[in-house]
Amino acid sequence: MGRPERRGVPQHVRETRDRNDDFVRTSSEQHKTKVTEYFTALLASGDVYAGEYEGWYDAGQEEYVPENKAKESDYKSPVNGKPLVRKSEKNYFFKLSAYREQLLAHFEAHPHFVQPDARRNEIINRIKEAQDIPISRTGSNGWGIPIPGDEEQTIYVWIDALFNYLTYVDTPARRHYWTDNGGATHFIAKDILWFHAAIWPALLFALQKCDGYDWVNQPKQIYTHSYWVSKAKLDTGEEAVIKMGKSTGNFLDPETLDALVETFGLDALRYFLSTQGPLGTTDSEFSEAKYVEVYNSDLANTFGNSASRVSNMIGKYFGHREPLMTSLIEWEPTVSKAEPDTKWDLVWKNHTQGFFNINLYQAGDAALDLVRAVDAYIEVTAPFKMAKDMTENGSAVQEILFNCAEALRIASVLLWPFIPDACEKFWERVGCDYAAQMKANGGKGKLDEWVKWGQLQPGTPIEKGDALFPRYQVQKK
RNA sequence: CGCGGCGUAGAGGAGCGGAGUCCUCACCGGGUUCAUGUCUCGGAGACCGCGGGUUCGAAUCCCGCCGCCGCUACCA
Repeated sequence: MGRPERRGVPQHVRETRDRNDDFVRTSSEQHKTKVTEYFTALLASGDVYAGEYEGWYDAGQEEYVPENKAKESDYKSPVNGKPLVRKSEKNYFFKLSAYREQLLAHFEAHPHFVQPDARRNEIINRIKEAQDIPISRTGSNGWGIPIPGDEEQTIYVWIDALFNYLTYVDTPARRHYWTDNGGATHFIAKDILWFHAAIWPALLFALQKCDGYDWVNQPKQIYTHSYWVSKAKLDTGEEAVIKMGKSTGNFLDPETLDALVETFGLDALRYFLSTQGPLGTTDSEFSEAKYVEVYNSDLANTFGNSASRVSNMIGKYFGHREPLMTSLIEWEPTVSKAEPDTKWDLVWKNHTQGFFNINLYQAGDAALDLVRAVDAYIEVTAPFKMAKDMTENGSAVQEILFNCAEALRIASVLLWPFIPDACEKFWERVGCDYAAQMKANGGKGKLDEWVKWGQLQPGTPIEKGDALFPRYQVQKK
């Protein structure tokens, strides 16, 4: 779902490179027309049927209270304390229970359908006991989409919202967006998992059976993330780390984001949000102290500094040209102290696996491991010492610095998704043009080619340039 | 109450049956000077939530307990 316009989005964040092709407004005619079509089909197939909903009704709030909440509050209104009444009314239901087997079979056949695994287990267990769900409401005061043939009842907003994934791609020209590449990937927050991982797939199965909808397939994956949390003052006066929200006052507002971008750059924001974010099942804390820490250690001290020291040496010893290679070096950077034999393979494995599993921290850290290996390599080989006698050691220094520059080039390819601005700046300095290559190739990069060893051209001018990520000095008190 | 998940150095993570657990950050001490107070080596710091069990061997498997979190369905 996208917003029709990016109001309230901070200036700098507007400059990110994320793009969208269209926005879905659930109030649009196209959406309404399509949802009405889907429901007409589902009514005909019997998967949506008229029934009777009975439950505990809170007259003051004009809403039903779920059984467990009713019990918790001793069958009184949680709001005004008046007793709840047993009430029933006409309602349309979706035959979710009929799809248990098919859903479970789908989960079985597609182990990565819902991720992470903890969420998958959660959903599988709930599906086993899934009941039919009421999907219509009354008294919506004219908004919402009416059940076809029964204007009194409107489709429950969440059900109608799920269909937004389909309503704008459901044209002959666009259907491939839904079906290509093994299906769509839904990237959602943990609170709406049930809707996306059980109800939505079941609705799709139901729709697929209907005439003219055999093109409808299941999403490829539903990935569930958690929340950003931060410190907030509770009503009780205590401080706690809780989910960000406007009402709790611990919201990360546009001004703060703008200020961060102003100070650290857009790459830093990208890097922080992607590698430190609440992917997986635990929430992540957003704090400025952590932001600075991550910026300094990963971007300034590691990638930025390493790029700087290598290009500086090349400048000093070889007049800013990539040293000529005298021999082909098979240098495999050492990645970890603990496993001195594990090298590039491990970096590559961790990087690709990280992206595959949506563990972006792992993917990014793998690239940094390569950078750390460059630093360690410089320490061991000490080209700055050898350079004191260039007539004796010139060719050895050449080899070493070539290796360093080449390893950094490869690291930059891996880091590109996280810090594109800095990487492109770096490529300009060392004479690469991957951004242009990608553009020429229809927006697709060639990762496995670009990471192959030995692509820097000897003799290429190397520019030192400004610090890619100037270290941020924390104010001392 | 039900279902599910989690609990590993000060913080965040990895390891999920076998070599003195490991990684990043923070902390302490040494080295280095090509580099952005950088890099590098060393150190301190964990009864791997608690108690049992299985095993030649458990952070890892099983049982119980404690603590935290998620879901439990009606307007996004």
